[in-house]
Amino acid sequence: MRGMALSAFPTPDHDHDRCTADALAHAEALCEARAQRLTPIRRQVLAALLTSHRPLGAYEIIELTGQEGARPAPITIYRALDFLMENGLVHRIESRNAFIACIHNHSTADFVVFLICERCGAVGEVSSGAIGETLSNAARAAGFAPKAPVVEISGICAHCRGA
Amino acid sequence: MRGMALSAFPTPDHDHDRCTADALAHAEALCEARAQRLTPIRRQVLAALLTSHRPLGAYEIIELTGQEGARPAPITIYRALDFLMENGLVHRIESRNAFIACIHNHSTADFVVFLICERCGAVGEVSSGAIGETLSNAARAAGFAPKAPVVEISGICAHCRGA
DNA sequence: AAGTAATTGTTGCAATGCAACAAATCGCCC
DNA sequence: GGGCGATTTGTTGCATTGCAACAATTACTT
Repeated sequence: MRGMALSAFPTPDHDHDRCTADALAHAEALCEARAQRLTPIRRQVLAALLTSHRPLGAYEIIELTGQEGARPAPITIYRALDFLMENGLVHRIESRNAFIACIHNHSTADFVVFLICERCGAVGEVSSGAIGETLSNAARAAGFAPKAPVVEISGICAHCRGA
Repeated sequence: MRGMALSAFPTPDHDHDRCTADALAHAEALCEARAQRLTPIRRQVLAALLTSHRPLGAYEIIELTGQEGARPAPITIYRALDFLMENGLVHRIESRNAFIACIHNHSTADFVVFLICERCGAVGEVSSGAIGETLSNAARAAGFAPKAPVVEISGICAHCRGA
């Protein structure tokens, strides 16, 4: 478990090939362990999302996966995304109707805050138990039984502010 | 300013006509004060949203506003919604692609948590400075300059749990 | 090898959202 | 009160997002 603040955004000069390979390896291991099938299509969709740290729309994914001639139908992509989300490998960014590969190894139930840069589109991921607690408590104080908190914050990332 | 927890959800037996009238009066006063025009269409859209405490899609609003014959075009509704959101009279529920009238009198910049009941669809609104602070701090710790935090929590409301 | 379950393909369409231009309306100033 | 710029609304048209329903295929089990 790394320090959360500094690892929120991937640095612009990080080893992205390595980052991608690690994520794919993790996905493979996790599916193996759960007896879930990481089929070629699912793998391709995950790989497409891993090409950037920006959220991609389903139709962007179609273009990235359907390189050699026949491109998959939208429903195919959505089904793969459903699978990947159920297994915590991909997150949906609600405020963008888009999807992003998860590069952290947190459990499916973990609480996550997304930091969305309005300038470069990059998305940082902060997982904080404390915030989750606070939100859950506030919800329960209102007599509400919380399930999945969605927290998305728009703004400008450190890198873009520097420029 | 009322206690936040208890006012998160409107009680099922609240005086809804009064609730609606108050919200419309507030909207009128606010637009008056800001020299903004609460035109008939904008008023109708707000009124449509005020008929329930559930978020409505744009096309549901069309059906509710276009009663006597000619129904407004989608773009008309979206424009009215833009206006109402800019003035803090309506919120967008990102995880539902839907809209809800704001029945609290907070300022536009105020931080709000939405509690979305999966069973009855009602949306409770909790405004907590403390949570906003915590989120902003977490964002800043990651070198991120936050703008508008979106927090939406799905779950089951007190009323539905009782049933 | 047969049978069952899971995955993918095909077709089609519903829902969401808005661009671009034209027409109407409002507010203001002379 | 008429003209003028600014705001609002109407019209047309379309891009994007998302998925239902059924058929075909592939994988897994026994």
